[in-house]
Amino acid sequence: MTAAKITSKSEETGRRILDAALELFREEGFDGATMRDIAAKAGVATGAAYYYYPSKDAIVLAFYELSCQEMQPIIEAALARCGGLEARLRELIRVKLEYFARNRAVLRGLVKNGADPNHPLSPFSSETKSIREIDLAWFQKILIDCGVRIPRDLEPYLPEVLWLFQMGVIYFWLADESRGQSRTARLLELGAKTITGLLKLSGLPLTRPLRKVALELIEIVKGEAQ
Amino acid sequence: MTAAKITSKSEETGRRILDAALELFREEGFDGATMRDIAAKAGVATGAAYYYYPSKDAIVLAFYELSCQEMQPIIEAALARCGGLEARLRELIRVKLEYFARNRAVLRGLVKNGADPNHPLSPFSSETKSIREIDLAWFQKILIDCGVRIPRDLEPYLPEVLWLFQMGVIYFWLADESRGQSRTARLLELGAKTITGLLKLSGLPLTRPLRKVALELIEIVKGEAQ
DNA sequence: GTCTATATCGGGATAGAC
DNA sequence: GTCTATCCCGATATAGAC
Repeated sequence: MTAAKITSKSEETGRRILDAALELFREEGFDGATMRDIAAKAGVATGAAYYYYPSKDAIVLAFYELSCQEMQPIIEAALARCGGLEARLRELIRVKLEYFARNRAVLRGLVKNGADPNHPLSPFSSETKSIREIDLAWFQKILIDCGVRIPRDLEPYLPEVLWLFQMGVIYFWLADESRGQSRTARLLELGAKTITGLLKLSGLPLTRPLRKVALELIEIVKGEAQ
Repeated sequence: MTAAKITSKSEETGRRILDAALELFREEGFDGATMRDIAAKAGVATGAAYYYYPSKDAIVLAFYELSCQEMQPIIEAALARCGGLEARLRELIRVKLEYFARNRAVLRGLVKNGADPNHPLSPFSSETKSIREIDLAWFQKILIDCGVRIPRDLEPYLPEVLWLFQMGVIYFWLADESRGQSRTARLLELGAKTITGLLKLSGLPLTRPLRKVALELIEIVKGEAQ
C-alpha cells in the first residue's frame, strides 16, 4: 500500500519501452529507429509497443513530458545559483540544453513539425500546451526583480519573447555540429547580452516610437500560440 | 530545330509528374500524397516517377528550384514598383508568399527538415545553396541606396540578417491559419518597420556597445550556413 | 534513352485472437 | 494487456517493351 508500489506492471512496461526507444533514437536517430527494434529492445511485441504509445510520435511526446518534469528541480537549482536577468536567462536555457544533450536526435523529431500547428508534436500545438505554460512561468519568474527597468507596456509580453528566444536557440543548437556545440554556447551568451541590452535601451524616450511598433509585432506573433 | 521544340518528351513527362505531385500535395498534404498516386495522376507507372525523381523529397526540391527560377522576374517587377528599404523588404517577401500561397503544404515538407543541416531538403543544406545565394543577392540589392544610413561594420552582415528574417516570416506563415494568412501580412508589415527602425537607431553613438555585441552574435549565427 | 510491369523489402500502423 | 498476422506505403531492383 505504499505509494512507491503503485507503479503497476503496466506503468513499468511503458517506461521500459520509452527507455528502449530513447536509447535507439540516440544510436540510430529518430528515423533510423524502427518500432520493431524498439519493441524488440524492450522485450515486447510490436503491437504491444503500439498499445502503450499510439505512434512513434507519441513516444517523443512522452519523452518531452517526462523531461519537463525531471527538469523542474534542475532549473530551480540553476536559478538559485545566479542573479540578474542576463545570467539567469542564459542559465535557464543552458541547463535545458545540458539536459537534452544526449537526446538531440529525439528533439529533432519534436521540432520537425513545428511549422504545422495542427501536428500534435509541434511546440505550438495544444498537446504541448501544458509544457509550454510551465516553461513560460520560469521566464516570467526571472523577469521579476531582475535589475533591469522594463517599460510598463512591454512587460506583459516579455515572457513570450524570451520563450521564443529559447526556441530559436534550441533550433540553432539542433543544427549546430561544432564540437560540444560550442557555437551555441557563444550564441546563448551573446543573445542574452543583446536582449538585456535592448531592454535597457527600450526604456529611453528616444526609442518610444519603435517600441510601439515592436509591441504590436509581438502581439501579432503571440496570437499564434493562443 | 527551333529552340521551342527542344523541350523533349522526357522533359515534358518530368514536368507532368511534378505538376501531378504538386496538385496532390495541395489536396492531401505532403505525407498524404503517395508516389503511387502521383504516378497514376501523371499517367505513368510508379517506376517512371522514380526514374525522374529518385525520391519524394527530390520532387519537392525540383519544385523549389523551379519556383526560384519562375520568381526572378516577379521579384524584379515588385522591386521596380517601390523604393526605400522598408517597402522593398516587405514587397520582396510578400511576392514570395503570394507565389507560394497555393503550395503551403509543399513548403512545409521543405521546412520540416530545417533542424537537420545534413538533410538535403534543409534550407541550410548544400543542395539548396544555389537557391539561397540567389535569394541573398536580392537582399543585398535592396540594401544599396536604400535611404537608411547603415553603420559600416554592420553592412556586410545585413543580407544574411534579412534573409533570416524572411525565413522567420515564412515559418510563421506556414503555421498561420488566419483567413488569407492576414496575421502574416501584418507581421511582415511590422517586422519590416521594426528592422528599419532598429537600423536607424544602430547609427546612434549611444547604441555602439550593444551593436558590437549584436555584431558578434550575427557572426556566430552566420557561420552556420557556411 | 524512356518507360511499363512486377516483385520485393522494410517500416508504421491496425485488427483481432488469446 | 499482449502477440500474431496483416495492410499500406515508400523505396529499390529488375526484366523487358519500344
